[in-house]
Amino acid sequence: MTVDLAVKVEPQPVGLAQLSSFLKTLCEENRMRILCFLMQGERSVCDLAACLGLPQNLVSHHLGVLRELGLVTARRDEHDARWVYYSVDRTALAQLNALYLSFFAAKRAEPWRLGCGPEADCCLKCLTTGAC
Amino acid sequence: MTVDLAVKVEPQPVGLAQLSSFLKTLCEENRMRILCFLMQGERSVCDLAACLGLPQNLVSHHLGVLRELGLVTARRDEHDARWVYYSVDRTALAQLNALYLSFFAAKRAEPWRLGCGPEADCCLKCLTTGAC
DNA sequence: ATTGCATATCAATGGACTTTGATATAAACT
DNA sequence: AGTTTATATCAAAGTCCATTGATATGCAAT
Repeated sequence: MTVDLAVKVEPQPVGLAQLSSFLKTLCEENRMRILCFLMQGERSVCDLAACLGLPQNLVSHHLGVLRELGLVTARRDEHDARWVYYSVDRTALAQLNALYLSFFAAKRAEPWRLGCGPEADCCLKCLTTGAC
Repeated sequence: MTVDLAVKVEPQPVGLAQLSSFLKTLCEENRMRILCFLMQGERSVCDLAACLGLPQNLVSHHLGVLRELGLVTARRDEHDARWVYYSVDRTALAQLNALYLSFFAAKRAEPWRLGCGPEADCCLKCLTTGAC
């Protein structure tokens, strides 16, 4: 009797750390609100701060986090160099979504069989001792 | 000259808190690894702990977090009531993905115009003072 | 020159959460 | 009955991160 070890091998480890970093950034509510605004168009820091009711330095901080992950880009005003306009990088966003779906797309969860325990064909003891 | 206030209204506030909670749960690497296993089939706690190289109580904790959000469900073994099998709730997963895409689908980021600043047709001062 | 504005940075605080170790519970085995 | 096994819970420790306040920089306006 051969034991199927495939189910014991960790699935989808590639890109896991990267996706985790992205989700850690996306899950923050203020960053989500910022992103929702930026999806509609370019916005300056102080404008976002005013719209969101947040202090300027906090918005600047969150924008820095978003920019570090490449999700947003910054552009300086041509006529008044004090203003910086942020916008979403749509290519990065599309790549992020592809990575997200490669992990969490519902179709990945296919009909399964039990991989361990008394009800299963093979259990932990099978694999460690070779018994069963 | 009429001022378009639409861009000043916060977009997509509905479901934001819920999606934030989901993403806060998903972004944890060990929970991601657990979910990847559960996408392949039902798994017991100790089996997951062995496969992931994590202490049993830690896996139990993460499974509890995932269950609180309705992302996984638990089932007790019929013949040996000590074993509990966890699996992903595919309906909940599909709903989560729909919510995710309603926020972050790249197509939501359409070509934009500048909403504020010296380069824009209207700026913060326009809206506060009515000037410009 | 001086004042005001937009943005970024820094240190400190506070809270939330992961991890660990110990323990509890409940069931199966000998 | 006593021992092992599977799971859950609890408290403590440590870590990470959002938030705040103060400050620095650089530019524009008067």
